Amino acid sequence: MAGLTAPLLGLERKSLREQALSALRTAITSGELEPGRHLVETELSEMLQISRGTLREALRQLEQEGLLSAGPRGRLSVRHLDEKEIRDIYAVRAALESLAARTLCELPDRQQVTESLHKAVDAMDAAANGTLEERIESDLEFHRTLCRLTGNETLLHSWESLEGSIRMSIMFAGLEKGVSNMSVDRHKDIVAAIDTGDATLARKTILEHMDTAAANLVA
Amino acid sequence: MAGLTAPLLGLERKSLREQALSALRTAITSGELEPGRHLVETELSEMLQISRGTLREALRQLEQEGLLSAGPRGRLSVRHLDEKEIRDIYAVRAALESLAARTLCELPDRQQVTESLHKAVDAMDAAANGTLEERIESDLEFHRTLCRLTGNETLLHSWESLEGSIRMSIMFAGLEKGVSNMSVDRHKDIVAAIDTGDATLARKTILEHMDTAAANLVA
DNA sequence: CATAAGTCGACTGTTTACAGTCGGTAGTGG
DNA sequence: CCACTACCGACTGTAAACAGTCGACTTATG
Repeated sequence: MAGLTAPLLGLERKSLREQALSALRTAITSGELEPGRHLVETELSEMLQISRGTLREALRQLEQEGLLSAGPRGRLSVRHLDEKEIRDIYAVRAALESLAARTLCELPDRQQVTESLHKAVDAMDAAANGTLEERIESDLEFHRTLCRLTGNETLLHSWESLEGSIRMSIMFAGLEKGVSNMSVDRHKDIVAAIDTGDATLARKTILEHMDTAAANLVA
Repeated sequence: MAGLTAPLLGLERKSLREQALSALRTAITSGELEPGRHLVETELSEMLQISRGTLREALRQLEQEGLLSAGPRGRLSVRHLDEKEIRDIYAVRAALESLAARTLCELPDRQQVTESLHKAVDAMDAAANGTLEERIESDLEFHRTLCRLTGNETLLHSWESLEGSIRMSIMFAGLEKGVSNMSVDRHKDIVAAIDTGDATLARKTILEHMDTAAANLVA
């Protein structure tokens, strides 16, 4: 955990709080802060080189994202996911993304959508031989794009609130398991289904994708 | 807005931050702080009788709940919803609650579920002649119960993250419009559908309910 | 030896005061 | 009228402090 990098190095435009937020998110979803780990404010603030006040704002946000769980007396620790919780998270994720797929099919101007999705899949292709982290990243970026393209800000926001939990699920399940459902082909199927404009088909394809993904994680 | 009550009056076990949180949530969803209103930290902290630091933690949380929107340089203001956003919110809400309905149908022990839902509907019946606020409250409580009974904490959490936006939608649309879709009968239909155990029917009933609710709000 | 009481330390909750920054606004002089 | 300056309001971030609480440890006592 000594490697929690100073937040100062990034772009100067982000507030310290946001920098701390990403640093902590990364630390947690990368396993640097292992599940169940107890977090001490003074320790973290010193480690991140920010004041306790600023840190606490970031912690509140992480708590609401489901990356931290609160114990008695405000004690925070890194959330630990069991298999049921992973299934639950993926059920919600499936509900959100199937809404996204359906919405995309019903959009008037689908040219832009098709184009962006193909670009996202291409990015996955490019990352296919990269590190595991790169593949996870491009995978999540694809699904985030799916939500963003709907133009439904609330949908995107809800998905992003879940993103941390999704990352933890993948991490918790052990990286080996998580790989199989990140195949580029399955995502091409999704894009193809959306391209047809058949909302029912698109929805079904996404749901199946989520099902196998969740099944792989808890297998 | 002078009526923002001191947060000290509630139960003593809640932290000041939580008290401020509910006070602000209430103030916003009740319209005491009107949409678009610019929030000044020092003003609010003085009004709520809490320090800026504590207040800021609460503001972060409200921001993530979608009740506040951030302008340039961290400027916060009460979020303003247009009709598209209300439709978007209800689309996400429908996705979540239809998942809830489906999940409830597939639950092994449905005795408890049926019982709790009937109690929630009874509460709506009891509130039917009460104030508009009481009716909204019992309505939301019904839908929250729907999500809670699934046992899917993530689903409940996602729904609760949306609750503030839902309240704003109802408020923004003008209370008159919002009343029609709060009829107890429609909710009895939902319970009945879930009682049959037919997931498809339950899902369809919820989706229709959400559709008409959203249509009423933006009509 | 077991237990009850007292003490200490670690944390969190919260407040206060202060430094720095940025943008808008009011004067002020040309 | 325009440009420059000075100032003010508001936000971000920081540092230092104090209270309350709870667990662990110690100690006295029967």
